[in-house]
Amino acid sequence: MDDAEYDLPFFHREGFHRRACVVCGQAFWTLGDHDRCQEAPCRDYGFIGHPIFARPYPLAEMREAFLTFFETRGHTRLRRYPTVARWRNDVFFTQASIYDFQPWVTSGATPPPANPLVISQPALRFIDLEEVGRSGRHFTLFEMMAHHAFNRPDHEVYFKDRCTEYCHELLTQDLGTDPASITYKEEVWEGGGNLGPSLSVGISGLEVATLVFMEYVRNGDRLTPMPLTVVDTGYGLERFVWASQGTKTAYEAVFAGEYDELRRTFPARETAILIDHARALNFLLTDGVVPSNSKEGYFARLLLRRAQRILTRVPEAPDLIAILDRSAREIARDFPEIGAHRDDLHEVVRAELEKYSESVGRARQTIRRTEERLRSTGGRVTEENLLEWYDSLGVPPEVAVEDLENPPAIPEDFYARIATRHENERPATGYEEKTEGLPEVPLGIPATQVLYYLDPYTVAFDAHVVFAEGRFVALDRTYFYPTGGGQVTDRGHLGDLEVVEVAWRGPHVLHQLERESPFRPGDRVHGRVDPVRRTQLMQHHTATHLMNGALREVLGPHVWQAGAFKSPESARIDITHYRPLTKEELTRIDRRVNRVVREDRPVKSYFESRAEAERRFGFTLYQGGAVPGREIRIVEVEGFDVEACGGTHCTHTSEVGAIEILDVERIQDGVVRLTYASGERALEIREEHEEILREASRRLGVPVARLPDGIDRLLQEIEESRKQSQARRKESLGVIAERLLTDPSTTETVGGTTLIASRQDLDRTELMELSRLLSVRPDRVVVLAAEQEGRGTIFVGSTASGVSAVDIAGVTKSEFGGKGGGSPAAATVVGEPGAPLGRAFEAARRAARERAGAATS
RNA sequence: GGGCACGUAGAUCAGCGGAAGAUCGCUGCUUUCGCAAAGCAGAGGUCGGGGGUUCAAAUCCCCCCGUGUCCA
Repeated sequence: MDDAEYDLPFFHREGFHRRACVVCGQAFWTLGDHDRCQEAPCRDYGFIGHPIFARPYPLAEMREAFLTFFETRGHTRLRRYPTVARWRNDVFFTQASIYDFQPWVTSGATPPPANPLVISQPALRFIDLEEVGRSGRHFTLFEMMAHHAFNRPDHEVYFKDRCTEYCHELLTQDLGTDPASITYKEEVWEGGGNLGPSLSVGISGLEVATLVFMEYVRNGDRLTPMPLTVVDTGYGLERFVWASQGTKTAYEAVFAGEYDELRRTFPARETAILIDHARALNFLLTDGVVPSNSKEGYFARLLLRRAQRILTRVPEAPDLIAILDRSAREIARDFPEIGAHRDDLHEVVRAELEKYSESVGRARQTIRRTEERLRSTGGRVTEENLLEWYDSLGVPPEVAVEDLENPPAIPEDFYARIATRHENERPATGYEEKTEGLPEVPLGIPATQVLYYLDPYTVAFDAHVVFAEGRFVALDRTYFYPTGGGQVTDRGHLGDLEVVEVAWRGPHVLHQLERESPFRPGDRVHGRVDPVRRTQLMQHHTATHLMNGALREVLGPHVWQAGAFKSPESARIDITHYRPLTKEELTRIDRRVNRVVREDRPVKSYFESRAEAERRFGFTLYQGGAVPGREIRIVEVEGFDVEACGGTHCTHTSEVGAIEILDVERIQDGVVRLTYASGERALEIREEHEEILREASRRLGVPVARLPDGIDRLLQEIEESRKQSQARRKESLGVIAERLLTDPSTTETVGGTTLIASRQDLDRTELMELSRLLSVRPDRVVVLAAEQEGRGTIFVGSTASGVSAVDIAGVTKSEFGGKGGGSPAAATVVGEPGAPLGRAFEAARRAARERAGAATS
C-alpha cells in the first residue's frame, strides 16, 4: 500500500506529524510527542487508574453518546442486526458491523439501508474464547460501534479524510481525550478478496478503534479499484467503557453491579466468564439458536456447558437460569427483545441442561468402566485416554481426572494435541456463489425489471432482449421468477424455446434456454411462464409461511426457520427446536395450519422501509435471513405471520387449498425438518396414500381400519412359525442325538471319555447344534461328518479336558485338502470339492480315540 | 461440512475372528399372614441395515442409517 494512501489533508490541517514506531516499525500519525504507537504491545496499558475520557461512562451512556454523535452529523441510526448471520453461508455469526452489509451491499448489488449510517452491532467471536476472563479485555460477545459510508462513483458520501476527522472529533471534543495522546497507526487491511488502507487508533496502550477503507479488489497480485468504496469502522464499546473508567479489567466496568453480585460467590475469572457467556447466550437464544451438536447451535452448547461446569463446582452457586435471567434483565434495558420470551427461553435451556447431564452421566460410566478394565489387565489410564474422552465423550481432562482413582497428569499441551488429532480433516466448504457457468453481463446494461411482484398471476408478457450469449438471455423486463429464497426456478417459453432455468446474475435475470439462443439484443420476444408450475410454487411458498406461523404458535417463539425449500412437488421447512415433535404437537400444527387456510386470510405482499417494518414486526421478520436494502419486501399473512421474503405468493390463504404434512425428521440435534405438500399436489398425494392403503388392505384381506391389527397378527404369525420350525428342528436333532448315543456303532467309551462319531448330512449350523446336544455332559468328544453341495465338512466338539477339538479336526486337513480351525471346544474343517470325506472322517475318529485315550491315562 | 467414538436381551453394558454372555428388570415355583428379600427354574436376540473378505464374521473391510462428541 502506497504511503500516499495515508497522507490525509486532515492530518496536515491539524498539524499531525508522521513517525515510525520504535517498537513495531509501523508508521503512525500523532499530535503528541510519541516515539511509539500507543497500542499494546508497543506500550503498556496506561489508562488503568487513569481514565482517558473526561468522565466515566456506563455501557448504555457510552453507546448512546456514540450513536448521537454520528446522528447529529447526518448518519442514520440503525437497529442491531441478528447475531446469527443467516443471510450468509460462509460464517455462522455476525462478527463485525460490516457483516450486516456483506455481501449484497458491499458488492453494489443492493443499496445500503441508509447512507451514511451508524450502528452498535453485537458481534460474536469464538477465536479467543480461552482469553475471556483471563486477559481482562476479551469478550465472546461485544458491541462493535460503527459508522459506515458507501461511496459510488456518482455519489461520494465521505471517505478517508472525513472519516478520520469524525473519529478525532468524537474522541477529543465529545469524550474529552487529550488530542496529543492519540496515535493513528498505518495498516493494510485485507479480507474477503478486498483490501485497502486502514488506521488503527491507539490511546494509552489501548486500541480503541480501527478505520478501514475498502478500496481495492485483489486479483492475484493485481489490485483493481472497487466499484463501490466502503468506510468500515469499528469502535469497541466495551473498550471505550473500560477506558473511561480505568478499572483493572474491562469486565468490572462493563458488567458493573452484576459483576459485584456474582463476585461474592466466584473468583474474578469465573465471574467474568459467567456473565460474558450469559450475555452471549441471551443474544444467541433470542436470535433463534437452539443448542445443538453442530453449526451455530454447537457454539451455544459450548457456552452453556462451560458456564454450567463452573456452576457445578461451587455448591452455593445459583443455577444457570437465574444467571441468564439476571443478565437478560440488564441487556433488556437497551435491547428489549432480549428476555421478551423468557419462559420459552428457559425451556430451551432446561432441555439443554438435561441433555448435558445425560451426556456427563454416560461419559462418567464409560470412564469408570475403562479404568476398571485397564486395572484388571494391569494397565492404567493414559494421556491418550484423556484425549480420546474429550474428543468423543466431551469430557474436559480436569473433569475426567476427578473421577479417576489413578489419574495421569494432564499434558501441558492438551488442546494443542487435540488440534493435532483434527489436523487431517478436510476443511469445511466455504461460501460459493452460484454463478458458475453463467456468463458475465457487460457493464452498462440496465438492470432487469422484475414484474412478478406486480402481479404473480400474469404469465404472458412481451419484452426486449438486452443481452444474449450461448443459451442465456437477459430481457429488459421479465415475469420469470429466478431461483432464490429456497424457491426453485420458473419454467416456460421465450418464443418457441423452452426456458429450463432462471437465475440472478448481479442485477440481471438470466433465462437459460433449452439450446443456443437465436435471439439478439433488440429483438422483441414473447414470454410465457408455465402457469401450473408457478401456481404450485406459489402455493408451496405461502404454505411454508403458514407452517412457520403455526410452528411458532404451537412450539414457541424459539422456533426459527433454519432453511426451506419449495419445489412444485413438495416443500419443506427446517426449524430450530430442542426435541422431537410429539404426535399431539403434530396434530395441533396440522389442524392450525389448515384452519388458517380455510379462514381465507389475505396475504399481502408489499415493499416497506426497513425501519418501519422492523418497528412494526420486530426481528422475526428475518426468518429466511436478513434482507438488505432501504426498502424490504414484506409478506404478511394477516394476523398470523409476517416475513421479509422475495418469493411469489398467493393473495389469499384459501388458494393454498390444503396442507398435507408428509414427513417429520430430526436432521440434526436442535433442528427438525417438516415436509408437506399443498394445492393439487396435496390432493394427489392424499389419493396416492389412499390407493396404497386400499391395495394393502386388499392384499392382506383386512379392512383398512384394521390394517395395523392385521399387520401385527401377520408379524406374530411369522414369529410363531419361525419358532415352531426352530423347535421342530431341535426336536428332530434331539431324536438323532438319542439314536446316536444308544447306537454301539457310533458311540464307544475310551477310558473315561465317551466318543461319538457319525456321518450326518446336515448343514453347518445343524451340525453345530447336534454336537451341542451330544456333548451336554462333560467328557464327551463328538466327530461329525457331512457333505453339502459337494464339499465335505468335519465338525469336532469336545467337553473332555485335555482333548482339543481343533487338534483332532486339524489332522483331517491333509486327508482332503481342507481348510478350517476352531477352539479346543469346537472346530470345523471344510474339504476341497470332491475330496474323500470318508477317509477324513476315519482319520478324525482315529485321532479322537488316541487323544481321548492319552488324556485319560 | 468434516474428524473420532458408539449402535449386542425390555434397560445398562461385556465379548472384538472359532458353539451369543453378565447385571438389573420380567414370568413361574419355593419360602412368607402379606410385602421386601433370598433360592431355584424359565422366557426374552434377524448382535442398527446392506454388501464384501474368510472354511468360519457380533468381531475385519466398504457403503448407508441412527446416536454422541469434538472442530469449523
